[in-house]
Amino acid sequence: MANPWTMKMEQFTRFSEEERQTLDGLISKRQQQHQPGEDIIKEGEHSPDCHVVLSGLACRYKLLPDGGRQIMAFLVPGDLCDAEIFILKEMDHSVAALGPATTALVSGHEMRELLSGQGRIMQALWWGTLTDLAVLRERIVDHGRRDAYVRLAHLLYEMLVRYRMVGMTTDETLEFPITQADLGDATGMTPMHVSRMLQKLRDEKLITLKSKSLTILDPERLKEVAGFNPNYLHLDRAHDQRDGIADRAGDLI
Amino acid sequence: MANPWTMKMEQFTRFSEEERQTLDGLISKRQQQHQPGEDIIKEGEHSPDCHVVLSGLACRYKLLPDGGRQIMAFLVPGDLCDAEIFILKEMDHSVAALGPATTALVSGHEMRELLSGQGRIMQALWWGTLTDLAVLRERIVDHGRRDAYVRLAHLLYEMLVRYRMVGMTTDETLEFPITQADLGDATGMTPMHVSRMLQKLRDEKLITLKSKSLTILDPERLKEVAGFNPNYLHLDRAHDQRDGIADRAGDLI
DNA sequence: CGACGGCTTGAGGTAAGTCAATCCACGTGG
DNA sequence: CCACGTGGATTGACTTACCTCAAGCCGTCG
Repeated sequence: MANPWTMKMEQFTRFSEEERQTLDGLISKRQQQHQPGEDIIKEGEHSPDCHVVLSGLACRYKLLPDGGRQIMAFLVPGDLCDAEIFILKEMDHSVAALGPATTALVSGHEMRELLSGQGRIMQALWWGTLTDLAVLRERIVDHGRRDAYVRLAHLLYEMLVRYRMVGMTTDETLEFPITQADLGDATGMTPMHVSRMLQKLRDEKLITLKSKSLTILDPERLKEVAGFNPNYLHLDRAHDQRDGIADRAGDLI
Repeated sequence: MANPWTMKMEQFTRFSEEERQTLDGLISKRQQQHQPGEDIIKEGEHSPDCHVVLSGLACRYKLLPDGGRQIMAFLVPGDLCDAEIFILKEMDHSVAALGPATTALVSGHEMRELLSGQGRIMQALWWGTLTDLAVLRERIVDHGRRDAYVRLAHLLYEMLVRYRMVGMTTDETLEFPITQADLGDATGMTPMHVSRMLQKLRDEKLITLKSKSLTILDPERLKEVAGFNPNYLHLDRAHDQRDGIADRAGDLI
């Protein structure tokens, strides 16, 4: 079974066997385990290596002068923690593991090789970055124009799609090692309000969430209440013909 | 005097004369004028060309089912409207001119050439995209953790820095062809509340804003109230030695 | 001059925050 | 095996930042 990095990028393009082996090779050399809450890379740091999430869940966040924390993105397996290291001097934010997580280390040199290639891997890396941008834009729409209930619904549905994309779930249940305080820091609500909104989602029989396990009971209706439009995830194999291989997340979008 | 695209990228790296001429050549072939309010590229479209803003002000936005609009980013001269076209099938959002604006068209083919090069231009394009990501993240912090007053202050200060970066102002006055409704759509407030918060900024002698002209009266204090930390703009010439050329935005950061 | 788009001001309403108590699940040590 | 402590979730009462609705104003352009 493919590693999640390859699997994610193959939502965009199909690789050759050789390309798959290149990627497999890169992420199997050096790996790291991370404890829940542990920083993978910190604001202000520069690392010689790029981190690719292989398992678990992580987040990008910033700490504020007043002690508050804003989570700006969740990272699922297959996501790059710090594409910036290959070109920027230092991180402008931190990345931390939420549950136990493992990452693979890819050296800056190797990343540069991939990026200056002419082939599909270079394009797939661009695709990944461009969809990261799109996800952030959607988060801004969430904050600016959707109320707390819809915002939460939208976030949870997006997580379902992204988990599917990398084969982290085949049904509607996700490992979700996240506290309500984390969810609050991500959505800009207080933990108390997160609790109330989750209650409402449960009352509406849309989800269950307990002991770090999230189940989407009614994906269709959740998508509906979230006003979810999947176009921003660009899961449409822009440059390839469809080829009989079933899309992993295709039935959700 | 350098074009704004080159000028922006030279915040990151210094180009050779040859590289400057390449860039100049690319943006001088085909240009477009845009009326205030006109769409430069629309959600769902795919264009064969990439648009680079040369003058004026534009924004990325999404329309919502309920008729609302969320502005996700402002584009100043030197910014790329649609880096995605070279790789994604269609735009997941629209870009519109706010005041009168002009853009240069760069073909997808030319973009691909630049991006698959080994040199500084390829790196500078990556830098641009990575800082776009960082700006979006900062916008999320704005929405999630800063109140209306601070959010507005932060946005205005960022615009000052970005205008400086591309030589659009040398003092503290900016052309700002933006209505309060636009500001509301960007910050997630109603126009009425924008009006009140601007009043407060005026009362505090931090800014003046009338007839499409914004003046920052007290940059130091505005930066202070905004809690502005410029690290996310990555204006630090990561890969070059400083070389006696004054930084255009350096005195603000 | 009148009309129109944009800005301002005010009064009242509401979603979400604050503060505080309680509860529950789970792990740890006696 | 139970007592206890701790971190997270829940619930409720009260407060507040921002929204809604509505009226009035002001500059500009035909």
